Amino acid sequence: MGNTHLAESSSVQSVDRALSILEILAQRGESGVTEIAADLGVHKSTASRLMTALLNRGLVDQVSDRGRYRLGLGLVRLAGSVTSSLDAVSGSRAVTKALANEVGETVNIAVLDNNRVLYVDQVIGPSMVSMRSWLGQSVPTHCTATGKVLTAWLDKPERIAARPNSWKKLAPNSITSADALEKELDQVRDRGFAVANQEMESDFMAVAAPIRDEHGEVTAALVISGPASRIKAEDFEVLGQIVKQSASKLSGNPNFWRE
Amino acid sequence: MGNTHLAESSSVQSVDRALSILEILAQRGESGVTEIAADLGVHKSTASRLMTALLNRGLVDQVSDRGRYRLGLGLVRLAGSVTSSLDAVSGSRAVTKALANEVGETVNIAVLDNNRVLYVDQVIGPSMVSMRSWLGQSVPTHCTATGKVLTAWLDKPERIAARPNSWKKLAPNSITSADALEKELDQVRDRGFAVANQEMESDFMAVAAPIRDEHGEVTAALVISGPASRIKAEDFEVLGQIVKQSASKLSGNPNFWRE
DNA sequence: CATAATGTTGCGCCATGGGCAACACTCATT
DNA sequence: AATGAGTGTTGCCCATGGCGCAACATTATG
Repeated sequence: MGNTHLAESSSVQSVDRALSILEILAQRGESGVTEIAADLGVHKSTASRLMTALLNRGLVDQVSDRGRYRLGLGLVRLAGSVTSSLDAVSGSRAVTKALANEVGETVNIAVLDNNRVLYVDQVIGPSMVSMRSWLGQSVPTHCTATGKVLTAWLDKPERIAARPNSWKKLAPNSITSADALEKELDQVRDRGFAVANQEMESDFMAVAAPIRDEHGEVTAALVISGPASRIKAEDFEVLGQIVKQSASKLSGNPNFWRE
Repeated sequence: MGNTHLAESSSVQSVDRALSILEILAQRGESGVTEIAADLGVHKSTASRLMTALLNRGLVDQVSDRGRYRLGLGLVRLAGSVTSSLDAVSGSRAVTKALANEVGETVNIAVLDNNRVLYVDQVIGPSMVSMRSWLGQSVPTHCTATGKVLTAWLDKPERIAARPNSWKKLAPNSITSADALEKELDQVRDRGFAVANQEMESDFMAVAAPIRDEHGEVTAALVISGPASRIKAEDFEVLGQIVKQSASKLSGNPNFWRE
């Protein structure tokens, strides 16, 4: 239930259902054909046949011969090709490594994915914190430095579309209203970088700056993050300038952008 | 050309074609509908419709409105769900971080994917080398420490199936024959860990040990790697024991496995 | 051992997805 | 500018391919 049964433009139904299966497996982690068929509103046999198609290509694995299914390694392989072709990531290693070395914290690159922030590349800093691998994880836009950077320069309607589904208070300093977020984004545009001071989870601090393409559009965000024990609020201004400078180097246009 | 047109068991053709598109895009990096249609041996319109199905789910992105396509962020999101559900990776962060800290080198977890080695999780060591992110990358089995670990304990037919497609000499010490590989694997089983001394690329050293499930089967490999300037051949024995011990902690059974 | 689950496979029928061709559009070339 | 060849997208109509049904094989559970 809760499925989006809107017939999105003109597409191929069986493919659409197969891709639905992937999303369902991503949510449940491991499922049988029957419950998936129920979710899709199709017969068991249909789900089974779609599943074998996915299985042949390695996008799903069957856990115990006859039995349940889970997402497969083929997806990891494909995802590797994605990030290597992302403009922001390609050729960014030298810069991100240098940044991680300079500030001694974890460095990530993130992009906007509808109204979520998706982490696509990561370098872990020398301090060896380190929080878990963020790759492929997505988080809301309103409580992260990356989210603010990625939305601040959007047009108003796009900004609204990028707002979170709920304004639940996730951490001590979470932003919990659209008005407060707009004010925050004003400040981000002013300063040219964004910060998050324990807004997604407590003890978690981050500073982010925009990566722009050759037209000046913000296409990705460069972010450093670490525990409150090492990143203090009074360091924000200094770190912001550092991150901003690194992000400029990654921008499509070699010239720095003035803001 | 060179397509595998074997009708793999009973699957759904349109889905199969759609997944073919993903693999084609992974190889070419960015393609138009026409050349993909030629590769699939179908009409442009068919390829276009399949593409929109993939587009609606975010598995591909169109680069410039009207125009070419590339793999999309949806794949990264899905791949994130894969690794987090992998037995070997879940709950491994504490161990891998400790290992990276102890040896000061990059730590990876890899699994066997047909006859290739696929890297699924990574922690970068404090020395900040660091080679590029290995995630989602796949390499042959015969010239890597991980490949040896992942194949050494397989049955003979499985070992043969896991052999590389070509025995091309990739680096100074590459193994270039099945016989030499079998002898090497004997040694791996003996020692309980594997090494690679500039076998894939020069200046690149690695030491790997097996991660086993509760039945004792090798399901993943834990590996440390770094440049020859820091990892010497005479360190192999010491590092091997360290990696072996960390890998034991990751194995499904809390008891250590005797070999 | 019986019962109730599961996932997989022939088999027809009808929907659906494929090919065709016309269209919209971008980019070179003259 | 105007032409041309290239692209990707969209109605249309027919038959192919995918769906539901039901029987089957297999495994869990009593």
